[in-house]
Amino acid sequence: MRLVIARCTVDYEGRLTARLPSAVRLVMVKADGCVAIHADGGAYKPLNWMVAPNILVEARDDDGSPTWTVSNGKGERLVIRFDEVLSDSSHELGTDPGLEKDGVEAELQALLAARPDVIGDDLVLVRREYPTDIGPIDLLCRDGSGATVAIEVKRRGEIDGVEQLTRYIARLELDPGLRPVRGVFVAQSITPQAKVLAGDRGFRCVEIDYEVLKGMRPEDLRLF
Amino acid sequence: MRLVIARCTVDYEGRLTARLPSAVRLVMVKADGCVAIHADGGAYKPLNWMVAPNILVEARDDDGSPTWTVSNGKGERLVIRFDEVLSDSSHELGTDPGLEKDGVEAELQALLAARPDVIGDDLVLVRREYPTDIGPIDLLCRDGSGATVAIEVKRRGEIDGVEQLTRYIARLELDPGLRPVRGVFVAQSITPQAKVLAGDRGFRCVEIDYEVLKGMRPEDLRLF
DNA sequence: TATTACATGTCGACC
DNA sequence: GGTCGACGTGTAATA
Repeated sequence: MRLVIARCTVDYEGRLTARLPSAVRLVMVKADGCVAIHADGGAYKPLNWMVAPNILVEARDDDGSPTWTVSNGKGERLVIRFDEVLSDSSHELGTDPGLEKDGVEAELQALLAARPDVIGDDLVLVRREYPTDIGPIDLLCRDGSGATVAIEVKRRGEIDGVEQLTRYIARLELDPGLRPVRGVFVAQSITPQAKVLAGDRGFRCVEIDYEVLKGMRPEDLRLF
Repeated sequence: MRLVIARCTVDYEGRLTARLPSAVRLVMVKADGCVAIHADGGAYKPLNWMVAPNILVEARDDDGSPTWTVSNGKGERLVIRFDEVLSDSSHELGTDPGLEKDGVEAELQALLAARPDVIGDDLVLVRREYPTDIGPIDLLCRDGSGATVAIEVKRRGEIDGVEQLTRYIARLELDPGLRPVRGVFVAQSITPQAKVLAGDRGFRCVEIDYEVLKGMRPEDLRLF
């Protein structure tokens, strides 16, 4: 990883056209070739960047200033003109073992697929990721009466999720073999607005405690 | 801006739980207090981060290793344990003049406002950013028959945009002076799923070539 | 403060 | 390679 602290101007042309006036910034070049230009604030997002793969060409401007031109095969181009280099260092970092995550939506969905009864006593899973032509439904089940139940699972239940469930159900209702279709909106927590909207649409809301669900011993999990 | 190259382990607890095993990484602390941990690859996104405002506490572990605990008021906590510090430098960058952008959705909307006939021959602009109580509609027009036409403009047309248009039209239909309202979904490109949904809702889809639109000479632009 | 829509979103999964 | 949905999305504008 190469870290350059320098007064520089930057021009980007590609998905949009953007320009950075002369100022002191950090220019970061990673081992995979990606380039990022950071100001001293504004969270983790750089002011400008180029993702790998790309080609970095070092040259000198008319007046002798170093200039980097970074381009990729998709018509994007980043030009960095260095007015004054304050620091330039390189470091060998090696490959990173990577981030170990826990608690995302996928696991919540998997746990619920194994235990649909947590959502409703009489639910039996038909399949996960049931496909429709506007996208897959998280869980499709049948209840004790044989009615179809479409379930949207979110980590955080917000209005978007209710809209998504609405769209899916509208598509499913077109299939005589599935009609009628009930909707259930499941999340660790559901915002008041999402609850109101779900109520308007006739969907049941279920808030799930992820820790409790995860804590169930394997023998409690009904495999499918 | 402080830049630390170090072998470290990192734990994050907050919106999820995540852990980084010991490896050499860059730890960046910006003037506004935000912290980012970068590996030597993977575009501009750090492996872990904390956005400002937050509190950084430097301490020493049981075995003498420096440890940073970064926490904010929303129950998020990032713990960085330094096993070996290879480099530690600070730089004064000053405030950044900021990025000057061009070519985003706003310009597409402005160009179409000047040339609604590109969307439909007989369209006449009523106004841009026509207000409703759930937000402004990009373009409101009338067609040759005097019917209202609501137009949602996106750079990329996806399902969310169709939902947005649907909500706006539902509001407009409440106004007897506007009813009936037709919907048109305009974007540089529209995904197949968005086209299906727009079709279901009875909206017309129009894909626009931004470069062609921009290339029209000023005298071709009908000002409003 | 809370909600909404945008982003050079990025990223992964799947087709 | 394209499409689609999740993301610790972040971010700005707006009410």
